[in-house]
Amino acid sequence: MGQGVEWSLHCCVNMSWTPAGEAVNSSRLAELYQLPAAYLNKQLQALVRAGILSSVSGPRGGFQLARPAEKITVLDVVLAIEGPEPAFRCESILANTPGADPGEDYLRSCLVSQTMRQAELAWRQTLSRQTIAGIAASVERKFPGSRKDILRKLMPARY
Amino acid sequence: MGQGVEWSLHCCVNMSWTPAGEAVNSSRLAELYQLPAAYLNKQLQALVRAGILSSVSGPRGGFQLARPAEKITVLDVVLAIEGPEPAFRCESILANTPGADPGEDYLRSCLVSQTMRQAELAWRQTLSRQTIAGIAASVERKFPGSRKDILRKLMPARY
DNA sequence: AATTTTCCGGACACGTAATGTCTGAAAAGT
DNA sequence: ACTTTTCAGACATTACGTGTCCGGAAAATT
Repeated sequence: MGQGVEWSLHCCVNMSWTPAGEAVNSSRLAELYQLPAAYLNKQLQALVRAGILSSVSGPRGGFQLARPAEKITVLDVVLAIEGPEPAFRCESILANTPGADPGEDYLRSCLVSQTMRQAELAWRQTLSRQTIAGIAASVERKFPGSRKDILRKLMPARY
Repeated sequence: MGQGVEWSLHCCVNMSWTPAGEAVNSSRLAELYQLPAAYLNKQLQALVRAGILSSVSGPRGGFQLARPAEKITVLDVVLAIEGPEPAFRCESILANTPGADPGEDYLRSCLVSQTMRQAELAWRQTLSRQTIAGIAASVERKFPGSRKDILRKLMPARY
């Protein structure tokens, strides 16, 4: 799994604290954790294409959440970065056996494929039950003051 | 996730049908699904190092399960091929914030890391509940005769 | 209208890991 | 002891993730 997932999740949590209608530019987000700005920007573009973030160009521009943080699941972010394909891709090697039935749908009938798919489903369900807002609330409970701290670093003009 | 996982699982299921004490060589296993023989051999080596398979050299040599198929979980095979590290590796980017506490254990305290780890735990638990013997039994129930078919192709001298 | 700021998208370079191949070492049977 | 069979590790090759850079478009300020 690429590191863009970790970066994106932290950025989304931070943006859930910025006031609505105010965008934050990617350079500022990158400074927070000393990340390569250009590369982080690229990852955020993927979130825009997925409809998770919205971007505005020009001065005072940047990124912001496209919908309330309660409506953004962790799975949404992961799929936006990693793509929709499952980690285990069944190549249907059973179809290559010399005497195999070419009409069979081995993606469904293969028991190995079913087992791996079931596990991946459990993984996705766990991630789909956690939202950005939920993580943000836990952070505030565990580290009081971190929200104001982030806000001061992200928008020093207003705080 | 590498394809070696898919290959290994199918091979383990097939070897759960071979008589105990009889090894099957990797070339024969590769023929079954038209896989590159040398590369499959390499993956099986990893299973040997993990204690899942045992190998014997020389004529009439090959691979066989090192313990009963009921004692081999799907997770065992996956970890042997993919390694023990989780798919999501937390880089603890929180530690890179300018005013961060260097003594913090961000792998535990970071909520993002916790969320991803929890999902991966669900994934592993699902896989650890499925055994090679369980898959083999499902295959026999769903495709009667496939076991004898495999056996005929793997050890034509005996069947 | 010009300029500045910022996002956007693609092209390019780099490093690492997965994939695939090859040759040698070890073991068993003759 | 020799030959055959097979595993085992080293070696090449390819694909992908990572990171950089540049030109273009959009929007606000001057």
